[in-house]
Amino acid sequence: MTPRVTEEQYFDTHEKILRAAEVLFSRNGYNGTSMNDIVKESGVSKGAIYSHFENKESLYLELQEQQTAIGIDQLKSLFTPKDSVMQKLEKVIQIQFDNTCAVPEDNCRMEMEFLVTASRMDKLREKIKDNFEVVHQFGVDIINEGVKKGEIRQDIDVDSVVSILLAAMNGLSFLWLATGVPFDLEKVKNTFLTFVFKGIMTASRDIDS
Amino acid sequence: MTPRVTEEQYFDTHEKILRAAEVLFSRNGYNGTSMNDIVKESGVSKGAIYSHFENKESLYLELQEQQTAIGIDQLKSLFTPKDSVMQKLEKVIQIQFDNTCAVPEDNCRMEMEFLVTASRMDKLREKIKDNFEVVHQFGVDIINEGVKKGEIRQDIDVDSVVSILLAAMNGLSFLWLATGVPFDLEKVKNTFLTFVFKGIMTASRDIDS
Amino acid sequence: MTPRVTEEQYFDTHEKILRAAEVLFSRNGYNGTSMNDIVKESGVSKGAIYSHFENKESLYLELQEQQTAIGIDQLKSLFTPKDSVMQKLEKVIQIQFDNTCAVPEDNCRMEMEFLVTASRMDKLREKIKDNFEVVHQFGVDIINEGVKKGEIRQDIDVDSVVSILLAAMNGLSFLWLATGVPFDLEKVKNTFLTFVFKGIMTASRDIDS
Amino acid sequence: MTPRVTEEQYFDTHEKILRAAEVLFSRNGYNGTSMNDIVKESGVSKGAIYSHFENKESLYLELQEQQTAIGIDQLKSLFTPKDSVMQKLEKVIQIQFDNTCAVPEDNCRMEMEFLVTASRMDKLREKIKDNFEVVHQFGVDIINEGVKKGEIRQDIDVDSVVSILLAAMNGLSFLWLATGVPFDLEKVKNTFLTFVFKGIMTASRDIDS
DNA sequence: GATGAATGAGTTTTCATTCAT
DNA sequence: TATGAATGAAAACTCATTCAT
Repeated sequence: MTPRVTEEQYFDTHEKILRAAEVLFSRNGYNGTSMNDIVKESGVSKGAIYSHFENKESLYLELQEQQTAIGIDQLKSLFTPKDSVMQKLEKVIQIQFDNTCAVPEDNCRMEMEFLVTASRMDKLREKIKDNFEVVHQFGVDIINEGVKKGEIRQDIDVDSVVSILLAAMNGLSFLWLATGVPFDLEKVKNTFLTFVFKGIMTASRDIDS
Repeated sequence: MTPRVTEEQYFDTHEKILRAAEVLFSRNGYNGTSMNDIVKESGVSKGAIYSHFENKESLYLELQEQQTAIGIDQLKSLFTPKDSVMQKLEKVIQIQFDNTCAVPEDNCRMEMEFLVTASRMDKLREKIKDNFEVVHQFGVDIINEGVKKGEIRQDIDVDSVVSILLAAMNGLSFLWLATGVPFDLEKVKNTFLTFVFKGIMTASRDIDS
Repeated sequence: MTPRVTEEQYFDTHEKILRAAEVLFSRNGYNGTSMNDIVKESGVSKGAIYSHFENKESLYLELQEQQTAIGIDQLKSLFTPKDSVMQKLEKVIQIQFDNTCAVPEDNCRMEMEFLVTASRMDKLREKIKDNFEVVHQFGVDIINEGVKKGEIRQDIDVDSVVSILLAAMNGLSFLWLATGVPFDLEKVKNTFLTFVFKGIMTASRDIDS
Repeated sequence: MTPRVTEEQYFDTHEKILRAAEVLFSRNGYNGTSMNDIVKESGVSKGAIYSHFENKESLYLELQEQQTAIGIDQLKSLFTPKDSVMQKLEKVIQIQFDNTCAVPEDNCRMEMEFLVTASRMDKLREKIKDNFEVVHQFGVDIINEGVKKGEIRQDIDVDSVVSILLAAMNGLSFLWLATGVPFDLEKVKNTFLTFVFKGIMTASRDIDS
């Protein structure tokens, strides 16, 4: 009964709002972005925004869900069946660096903004926690596979390893955001891989031989 | 003419304000803390606060400077002349874990809050950057010493190593804050040391022998 | 051309809207009821509502007219030719108590809501005034009949008597609504009748003897 | 420490707000009065209003408390020890008519506004109920005194009598407000007295003879 | 200098009404 | 004619900052 056109329009407006919100929230943060700003940026009226989203927080949360879904999809389609554990780790690290740091002006800001805001917004923290658990488990599976295949040492605590890897990668984006100081991506990534695969102490020098 | 007491009083009031601000900013963040909140928590009148601090931002920045100074002092008094590079690294990591994670409810919140806010406050970002450079250099000196002494591999980029170490440690606090999920501190610290000293791949198994 | 069904449909929709409006206005008042509420409660689309009624106020006024008409009809069919003045008065009072107080949760709310709103809505006040004049005249006729027949004392101002009777009956509903305190209907009605019959009826002179 | 002047100023502002609120609420009702209206009418800034009153409802409730207190005081100082029950009743009725009807434009509007709003505001209804109970008891005491002294018939339910009297008096104001039709105050009051004295007074039995 | 009342621009949110489809 | 998405003025409320006392 309702014509197709209307549905499409509805979706368009919905997306317009989300895209404007994304730009503004990632640039100015949750508190630094007013609904009026979103009205201006999106070109959608205030009333329309409030008929699409219950309130500012809901809008923010839906945006986060959208981004999270994209991130999870990306992870899931990352590996080919032939990948070794080493290759998998490398790919994950590679994509993390690509995603959140390669064009830092835009990319990691939004993700960091969500993490940052999570500490002050209960519902968001819950979502972030859930997402984090998925990602964590994803990491754990890789590491466990590595342990089983003998590629990774058995004397480490797998959970901690994954936590540290995630922390390091997120921490890099975070520090970049906090200090405004970019790092040499290529160098850091390589060093990061060295860390993971060899540690940094010379005692392990003979590995490569 | 001006009695000593008055100076002391001035200092006392100044401190009262800063302590109240610390409690509130770390608990509720910069935006979540109003000047009225600080008036109530400190017991100091609004006028007095504004004669001690130009505005909310100044107060926030001074608090950050104070905390930074304490952190730097701590770092500087951390080593004894006999410490090996390994020991130094261990101490730095230990104190980082102690400080920001041991009693996470209170401790790392303030530091994280500053980092988080830095991305939206130019003056703060500048200070955070400066502080970060000091800390970074502190790390670089240690690593360089290790490289010079042959304790650390020479084929790594020292800046990147330090960045990664700092990122990992800050990232852990950050993720704890964002997800609300605490990690097993002791396990993570040990795994972290393993990472640093050995990497996680089995090929380095023979190190210990 | 226009089939009967369409007319019926039109009437059905019209009624659906009015019934939903009745429920909501009596429960939440004019200001406390939004057009969206009526859309939800009636299941009729917003556009349809606005094609049936010019605006919210019109809808409200039409509802009031409907209710008023019902009330007047009720009054007009209340008496049989044989009723004495005393019986007429008793019937009027009885029906007033039945109507507006017997199931107060539902009944008098709508009537009170109209009265209450009348003081802020010129068009409504005009209607209420007209209706009130009809009802008032209805009362005056009864009292005059009683005066003529010698059943009612002649030294009273008939208009005032009617005003007071109406005020008392409406006032009871009104106070019930305002305080939330119900009164013992049966007792109050009997006392009310005592008031009326022993207060203004000439016969009262020797009732008790 | 805080100078007297400041306290006085505080009180002045407080009163200014309440007086402006009184004018506006009684003229336009709770919903018809915006905080901006009060800002304009009082000449007090919005911030100041919100530092004197938690929110719009609080302001409204405090105004009602103030008015109620005045009303109760008036009642309490109304009688002299020599007053007979008849005189007391007359005085109460007189003051009610004076107060709420004599200058109806201003006077009863506020009281009616409170009653009307009570049905939609829980906290107000509670206060209105409490006040009403005090007034009701005041009436009951007078009637009981009359019953004891033999001035008032013993076969009536005292609570109901008081309810009806209060309902009638409030109902008159209410209908005046709802219809905009004023009644002849002097006539209505006299008729009302006739009602009361010849209706419920035992002496009425032979008054007319 | 200290006090805290006052300021007012700015925030989120609501809702009667319109109009393209 | 029906639909419901869109509009935007207006509402309640906040809060950093100022300034008379």
